[in-house]
Amino acid sequence: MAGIKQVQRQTGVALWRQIADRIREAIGSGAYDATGMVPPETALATQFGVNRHTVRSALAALAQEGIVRAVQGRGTLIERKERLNFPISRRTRFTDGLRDQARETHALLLGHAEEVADAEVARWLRIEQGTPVIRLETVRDADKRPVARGTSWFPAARFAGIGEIYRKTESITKAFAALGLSDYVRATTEITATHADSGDIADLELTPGAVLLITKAMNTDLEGVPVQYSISRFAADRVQFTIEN
Amino acid sequence: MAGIKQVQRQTGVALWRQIADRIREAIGSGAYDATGMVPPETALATQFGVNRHTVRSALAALAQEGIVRAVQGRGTLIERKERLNFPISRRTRFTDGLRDQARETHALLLGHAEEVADAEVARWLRIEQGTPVIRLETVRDADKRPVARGTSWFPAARFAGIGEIYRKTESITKAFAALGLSDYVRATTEITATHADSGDIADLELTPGAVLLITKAMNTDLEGVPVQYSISRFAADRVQFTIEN
DNA sequence: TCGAAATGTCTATTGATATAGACAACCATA
DNA sequence: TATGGTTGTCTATATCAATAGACATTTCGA
Repeated sequence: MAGIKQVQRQTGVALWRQIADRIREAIGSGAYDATGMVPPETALATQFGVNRHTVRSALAALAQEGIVRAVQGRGTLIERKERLNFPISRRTRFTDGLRDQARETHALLLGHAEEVADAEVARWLRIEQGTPVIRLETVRDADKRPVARGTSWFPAARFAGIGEIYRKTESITKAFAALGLSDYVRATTEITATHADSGDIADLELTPGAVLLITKAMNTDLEGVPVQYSISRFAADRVQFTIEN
Repeated sequence: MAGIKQVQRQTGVALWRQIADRIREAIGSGAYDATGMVPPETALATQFGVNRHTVRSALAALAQEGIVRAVQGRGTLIERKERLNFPISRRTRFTDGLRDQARETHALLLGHAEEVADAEVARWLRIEQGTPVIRLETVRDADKRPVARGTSWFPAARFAGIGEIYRKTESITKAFAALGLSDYVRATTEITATHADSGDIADLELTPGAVLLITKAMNTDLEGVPVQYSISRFAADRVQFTIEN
């Protein structure tokens, strides 16, 4: 195994951060499930070809994230390993998708506002640019860990007051129902990935350089009329998407 | 605009790399299309709240990637901006999906081997662990830029010799056809994101810390029997996925 | 053709990153 | 309880990352 997971020097990404990212990933993939512990610092130092102090910096960062906990004399224990799965289909719903994966989920409404559609929002919602829309800013947690932050737009004429309803129900599905839309389907999803920006780092409790999965999604009613356009930013080390065709 | 795209200090990711990543992203999203140039170094330094020399390091990295070219006295010109779109559906095919987006695409076979299915491959292909399978290692280019590297597994009994056929045809669809499978469909796709490892950096011409989109996909024949399981690693700044439901 | 605006180059200094070695403290167990 | 294996702490040194300032060089338009 030695040397398989190489790290790169002089690239603007500190070795300790590269190593922390690789260990976090290895934990998530179950590579250390046999022992429930990370290999000893000296072994990791050999594996990555770095000094033990550099490995310690990486493990300190992971401890800060709550992923591992070092115990003097014993080793470094894995505290948490998780990667939530989000199925994407016509029936995509955030909370339903997490059922059986998290004991409790929460949706926090950071804010909502009425504004006019810019070119991008108008294109997705198939309305005229300048039409009033309601924008919701949300952060969603699973078991008290933030998983995604999102911005959603709704046609204002049809869904007046959706912001306050969402704040109480913590559910788009319930908010739609309260406003007379009993069912809706996912029409289109675009997926990209990028680095976390300062807002992501704050809202999702990430570290700079962290990887994000970004979805741009459009839901329609059963007649195919767009009812919601949303951009969601997921912490990539905590989630995966599944598409069943 | 000043200060919107913040950068973070003391996180193991050098400021110049964070800034390079943000500028690359801004170029890809068309933020500088009006001028075809990146803003002046002094303006960027103000925007990101760093010294001009730090911005210069970032631009030097982007110049190294061939994305920008600095011209003394004029400014820094954008040389290349691209983000290919991959539709994911039952009819997902790599090359077809790129039609009209790239003038020429190539599939390079890095190697192929016959081996026995491990637990993961067996689960996806719904075969017994230990059953012979053929593994293909590929890198796919669009307009001479590497876009994705992938590993695919096929049941060996059914698709003997698929490696050599793929090398000639550069197409899974054609290789299947040559072996008697005229049509197939995408059954399941899992999408995650992570940092590039050393193999990604080499094959996809990336820099450490770069972001990858990873798909694990399974194709079946029209009877629903798995014919291919593949793991593909895409350079995230060059692609996006679209799911139409 | 002058000057504003832009990139290019140089020196100097400070703090973060990484290596190296030594030893202390702690834990499990033979 | 002695020992091997592990994490914790300390000092020292070299290199990279970032800031600061000054000035040169090039381009383009007034």
